[in-house]
Amino acid sequence: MPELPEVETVVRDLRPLVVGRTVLGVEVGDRALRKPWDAAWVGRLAGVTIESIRRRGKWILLDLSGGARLIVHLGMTGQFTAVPTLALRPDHLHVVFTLSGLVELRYRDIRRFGSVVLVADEATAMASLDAKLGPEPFDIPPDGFHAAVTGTARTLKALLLDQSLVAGVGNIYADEALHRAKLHPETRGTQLTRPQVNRLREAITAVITHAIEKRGSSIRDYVGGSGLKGGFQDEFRAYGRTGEPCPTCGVPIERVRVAGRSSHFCPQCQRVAKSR
DNA sequence: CCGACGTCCTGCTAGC
DNA sequence: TGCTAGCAGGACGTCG
Repeated sequence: MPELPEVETVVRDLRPLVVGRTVLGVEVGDRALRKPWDAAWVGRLAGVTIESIRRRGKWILLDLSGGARLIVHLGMTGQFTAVPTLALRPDHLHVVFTLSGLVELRYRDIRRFGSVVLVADEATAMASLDAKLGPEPFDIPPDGFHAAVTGTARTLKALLLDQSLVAGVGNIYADEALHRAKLHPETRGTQLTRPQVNRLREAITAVITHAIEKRGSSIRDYVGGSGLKGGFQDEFRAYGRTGEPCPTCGVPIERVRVAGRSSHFCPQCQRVAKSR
């Protein structure tokens, strides 16, 4: 569910609620998440203080006193919220951190595609993330991006979903960026001209930035770290708007399957480049 | 090596 | 009303 803007919103919401608090206890459900929970982690977490919280791509990092790092991924349906300890507990709760100050930090995930992992230190955390993640959307190197895009025959949709090209873009913002850049999702990287690559890069940055300002998009499950919904779903130009008029030209938005994901585009504004 | 595709899991909705 | 096929904000393993 959550892409970079949603994850960023969760982190910003959680920051004032959890930073400075101490972990008094951890409860773990018996249903497995994407990555296995190590029973030794409960003891290791007891008594540590949450010093800061940040994001890299779609991954959340909690910096803990003593150096350990908690790495959280929300998958498709994950929710990471801080609530009063007395608040009713919903189902599908998998990890609950009891914090000082009568606050609970809760990881909830219906489909269990997400993960909660503890690593020993900063170096281990960053090594695992940097190994698979490209730059953040705000500092994509123009030359490197151009080389990566034009050097592959993959479709633009597959490229944007690849976290090693740019970290944090998912299905929604891939479609939205392609619409803004006026590029068809099935266009091949090798077909793009330099100006088109630049347009795509700028569209990614713009869409992600704008979506963060709107606290991300809430379609079904997504809520921020304090349980609040996002607002960018009202600004979609293509995603989920099959049959509705393109905001640019009025032609109905179409949907096709690309890279295994449903992709929404305007058949008028986003033509597939003719491969010679 | 690269690119395409299946799989993990649960819940909701459209359509019959 | 009841059932089922299909679909859903992701990541990763496997196959050709």
